[in-house]
Amino acid sequence: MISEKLSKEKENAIINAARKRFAHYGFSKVTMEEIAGDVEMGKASLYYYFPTKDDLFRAVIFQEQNELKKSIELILEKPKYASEKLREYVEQRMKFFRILINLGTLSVHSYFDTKSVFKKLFLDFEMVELDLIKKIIDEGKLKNEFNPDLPDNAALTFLHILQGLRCRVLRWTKGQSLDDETHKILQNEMKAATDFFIHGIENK
Amino acid sequence: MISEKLSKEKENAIINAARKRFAHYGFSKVTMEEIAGDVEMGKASLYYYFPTKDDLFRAVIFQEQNELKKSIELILEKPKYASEKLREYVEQRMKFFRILINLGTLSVHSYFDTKSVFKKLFLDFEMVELDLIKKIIDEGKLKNEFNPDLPDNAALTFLHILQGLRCRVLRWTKGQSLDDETHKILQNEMKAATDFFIHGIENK
DNA sequence: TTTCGACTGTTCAAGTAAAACAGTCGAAAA
DNA sequence: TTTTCGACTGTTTTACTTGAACAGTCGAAA
Repeated sequence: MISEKLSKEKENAIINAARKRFAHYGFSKVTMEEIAGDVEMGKASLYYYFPTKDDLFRAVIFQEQNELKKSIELILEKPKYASEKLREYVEQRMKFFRILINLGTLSVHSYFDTKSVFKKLFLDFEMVELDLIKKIIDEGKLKNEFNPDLPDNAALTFLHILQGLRCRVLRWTKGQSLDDETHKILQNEMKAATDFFIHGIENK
Repeated sequence: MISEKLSKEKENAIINAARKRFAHYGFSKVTMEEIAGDVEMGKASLYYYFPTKDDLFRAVIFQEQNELKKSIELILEKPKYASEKLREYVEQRMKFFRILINLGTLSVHSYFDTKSVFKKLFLDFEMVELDLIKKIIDEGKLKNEFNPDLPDNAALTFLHILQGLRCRVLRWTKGQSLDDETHKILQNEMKAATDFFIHGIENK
């Protein structure tokens, strides 16, 4: 209780060490002993802060997700066209998911299938993303910039298109991290899809 | 030489037997002996018609692809709105790929990764599909129905969106065939995406 | 409150042996 | 000449075993 701040700091140090390792080697290839070594602790001490390896991993993902959320909320506050905001959102999202891919979480052959524990984390975040997209579209409607036929469906469909494009590209990678070239291709595809989507909901 | 017709007939019988087996159990779980048994032949006889198991599988896929191509070309000839043709194309394409998924070819955990032999087959067919979509869009342009900003990019982006949506849904299935409910969901998503795309390229 | 050495039960990876398989060949039937 | 197939071979897959590595526990100590 005395050193609540210090405790939080150590927790963060562990999360950061874990993120670096996970990002490089993936969940299964990292041991708790290695992470403990990085923060100069005994392995058992890690279990004082995180009851399981899964929990530590979840904390890493959660941190990353929150950072994306914050960066998008920042975009929302800017005085820009809604269409411009949508484009910036897509860009931010790509950067973020590149990290997640390196975290070995989104790869096709990843833990996703077996460890459904992590599924919930991503499903929850999908709701957060959906909300952010809806806000951008609603703003566009208010400004008479957008006029979608099906406002409710628009956000969901758009999110699924983005998810799909990423998924499709990941199929080609052999479970390893995305190389620069593939990332560029994906970037262009997402931009093109965003353009078509914006054209589709624009007020005419 | 005398019985060329009979020979073709037997070849087809083999392909049909193979398709049934592959569709049910997937490429790796089917043996040449089983297929031979279905057409009441010895295993060695199969090798008279198809030099390898891969070749037989390719023949099955090729037949399916050709059937889709024909059915889409039929749509193209009808006197309908280009937008309607695009919607029908998406529908036909879904039916077709459901068969391919059952063939165990498109599943995430499929032979796709290891056997790059099959990759070419699908890459080639992507070109065929691209061509068909381009034809529909061009027709729409001629009729002043469509007016896309980037005509060349439109077809490719649209195809990739469709591929992506399918890929995204397949991620949830455990490598098994798509159940009816999931298929319905995918169908609705594709329809929604098609609507947005059509709106995006419509002449305003 | 926080740390950790020493421990446990489980999971995973490397190795192995046997079975199943794709593909061959030469002889025989049509 | 065209088509069939039994008997064969070398390779791949699978089922099983074993030792090591691992996640997670606990009680003592700082």
